[in-house]
Amino acid sequence: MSVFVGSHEQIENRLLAALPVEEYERLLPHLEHISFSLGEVVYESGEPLDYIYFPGNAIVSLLYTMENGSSAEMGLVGNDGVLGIALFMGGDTMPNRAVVQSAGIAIRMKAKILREEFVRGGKFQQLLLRYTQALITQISQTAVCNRLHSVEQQLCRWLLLSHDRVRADELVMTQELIADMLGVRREGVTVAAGRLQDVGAISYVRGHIKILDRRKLEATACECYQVVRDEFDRLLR
Amino acid sequence: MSVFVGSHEQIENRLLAALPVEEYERLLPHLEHISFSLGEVVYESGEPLDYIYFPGNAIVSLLYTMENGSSAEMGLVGNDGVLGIALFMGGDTMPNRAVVQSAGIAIRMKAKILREEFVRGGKFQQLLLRYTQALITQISQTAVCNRLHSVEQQLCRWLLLSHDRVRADELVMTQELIADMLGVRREGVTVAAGRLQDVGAISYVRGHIKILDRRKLEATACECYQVVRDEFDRLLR
DNA sequence: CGTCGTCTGTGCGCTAGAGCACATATATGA
DNA sequence: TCATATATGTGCTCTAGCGCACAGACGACG
Repeated sequence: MSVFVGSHEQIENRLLAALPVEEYERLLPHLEHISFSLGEVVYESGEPLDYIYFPGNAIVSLLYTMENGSSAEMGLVGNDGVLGIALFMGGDTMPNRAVVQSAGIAIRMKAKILREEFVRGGKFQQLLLRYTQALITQISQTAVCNRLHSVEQQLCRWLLLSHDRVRADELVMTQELIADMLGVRREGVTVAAGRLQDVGAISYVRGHIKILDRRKLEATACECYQVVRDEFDRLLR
Repeated sequence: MSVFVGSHEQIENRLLAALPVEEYERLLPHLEHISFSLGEVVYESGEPLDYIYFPGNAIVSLLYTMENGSSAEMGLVGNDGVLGIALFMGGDTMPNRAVVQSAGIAIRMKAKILREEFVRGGKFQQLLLRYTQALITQISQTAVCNRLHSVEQQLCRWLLLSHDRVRADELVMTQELIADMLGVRREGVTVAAGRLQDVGAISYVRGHIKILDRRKLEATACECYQVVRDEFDRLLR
């Protein structure tokens, strides 16, 4: 993780962007641009955080890893969210890991400053709580989706959620890693991705996935994607 | 749903019980004892709530129902929780249903009063937010469990979570309903429950399940149960 | 330009659980 | 006490996905 100095990036976080000027200006001196690299672990299960992170074009996966090493994703955080909700929810830590799934930039803020601003109870607090509610919907839908839908449907949901959060049609991501996220075998991802490639929805080579036709993905995905998306739109405008 | 008058039940909600006297006394005039009957729908998906509910010995399931009618549970709310987090999280509604899974009493409070008290930012706010974080862990664990564990393991987890929240060794619950909660076939529950009965962990007849040996259930359950339990203990003392 | 490590493709056999079809038991109430 | 609805038991077939094994295929780097 490297620290940027100056240069007010175009790429911004939508929660911060939604703040009224007054609140934003108060926070500004405490905001710090950093960059996340692929595979970087932002926090480990049970590990307290010194900072809260507002992703720009970076995407971070919330993963739970079982005792036997198998893992599954519970949620995805991008530029419409924030990493480290435990800091304002009061628990300080979470029993999961956060792993950078797509490299990019983020903005961070000291935990202490965050808490001070949170208790003021302004728009900032409101946005953070609303985002948390949207995240709950995302996690719930993941639970339901894991139970009821096929790997191919889930792959589509996952690609769409990622595509929404990164400002590009290419995702840098091996099938092996996707399998870890979805909690399935790598071979399962290979065949599902193969089918999506056959119908021209995506194309991929060695860790580079191109989204060719979003509508085809949406057609193949289960309703879970749309539910999550609608809820984010509703809660965060 | 019927409204009680007077009679300060022994059976109480642990969040309310954890309030400092001063805050509790301020809320007291606004608390109303009610009773939930089995199968009652506390709220529908997308339906705004007039009240927030603090279950006593009642247990309420948070369910998501798909377009095709199949459903799955995302979480379980009992005397250590509260129903209607959307009211203070700011979203007003949730895209899921809440169904009474075990009849019993609860305490309710008008949404308006809740919001007024929440913005004061005292212990009440802290408790609600910490509970919400614990609920997030429960939902996350459900997601992971749905992906990685067998029906039998999940049945054990579910029985243990329910047993923790009801003050009795008997649960009134048909296998059909459990199947809906877990998002599996009824027959799957029948065989899993049959095995648990064979080893003497439980016994059941037509919708009445007796927990005979918790330790056997814990031994058969996956780690998910303990993770959720530990997190509730940690966050809510 | 060859070697090696990292991705991806494919083909097994195996199992958990779905879907379906009934058989049986137990309550409830006319 | 009998009829009926509700709950549970059991036995199929079918399929998605697992685990494993190995065969390309590409790319980075000497």
